[in-house]
Amino acid sequence: MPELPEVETVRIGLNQNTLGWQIEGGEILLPRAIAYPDRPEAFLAAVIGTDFTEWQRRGKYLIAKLSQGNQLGVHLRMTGSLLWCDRDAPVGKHTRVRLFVKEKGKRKKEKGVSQKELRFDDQRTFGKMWLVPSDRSTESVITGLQKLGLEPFAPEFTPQHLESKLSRTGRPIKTVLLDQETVAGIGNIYADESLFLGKIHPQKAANSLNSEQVKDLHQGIIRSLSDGIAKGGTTFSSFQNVAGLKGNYIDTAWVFRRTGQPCNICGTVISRMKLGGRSTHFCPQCQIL
DNA sequence: GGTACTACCTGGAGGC
DNA sequence: TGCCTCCAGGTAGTAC
Repeated sequence: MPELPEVETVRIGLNQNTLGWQIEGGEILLPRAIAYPDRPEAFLAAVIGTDFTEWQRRGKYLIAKLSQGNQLGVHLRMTGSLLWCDRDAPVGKHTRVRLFVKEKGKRKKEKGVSQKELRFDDQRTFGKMWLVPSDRSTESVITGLQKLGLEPFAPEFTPQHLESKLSRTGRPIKTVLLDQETVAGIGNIYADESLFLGKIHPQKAANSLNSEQVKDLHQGIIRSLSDGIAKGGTTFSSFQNVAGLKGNYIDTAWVFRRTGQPCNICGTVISRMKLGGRSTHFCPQCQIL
């Protein structure tokens, strides 16, 4: 379940590996993985001959700046991963898109030239890729970017900003945190972790939090996301970084997927409930309704 | 406009 | 062992 820390881990890996490599070909094994343009052939035609100049992140979206002004957008959704691998590595049954690359300025047949590949794997096929032409704005093609709230690590994301957002709705706070308009990049794992760190019950109405609770929640969001990035993200079933390695955050999770285990603070058994159609994990003693 | 619900999708777990 | 059902969850679309 790639959320902000997992996507950030992938972004760092991509910037370390792919810059200066030129796309010389590709293969689209699942056409619906390409959200734009409509025709996979048009997607490949637009990326071939360009090279990666920078990878950026916005919420859970990855955006590669390509030479010649185009951009490549990727959303991993639930089970997607971008792998930097040798071209002769066995293709898995969940491989959806392959981009063949070569070191810029080197011919394929030169001795010592590596044959690498950027591979998009996705078990549940929810992940998407977009090609943003140089004459289009990013938001007009990747429409999901239009509604994103502030980045949690942006200086503008203050407790006051969060309080302003929360005061507008009486929905449960957990549901509001999952809404990408509130703050970009939080998913089910870090929503639960942030609420635990903020000592707030997931069912509490968003507009019922006082300023002190909002401040605690703000700190909880920053801390849980920072810890997640420091540990290379969270791995349950499928997340892996560009090198194919798993993240370690889950080893230190406070509540997520710890139903029935004792709370690390008070020893009360961690509970689980459904909220907004999502599994929600919390400590009934530490988190106040 | 705000909110809740559903579809999309595949593989693992559990029940029979 | 094999079949069936349920569950997981981010986003977009739809209904109220």
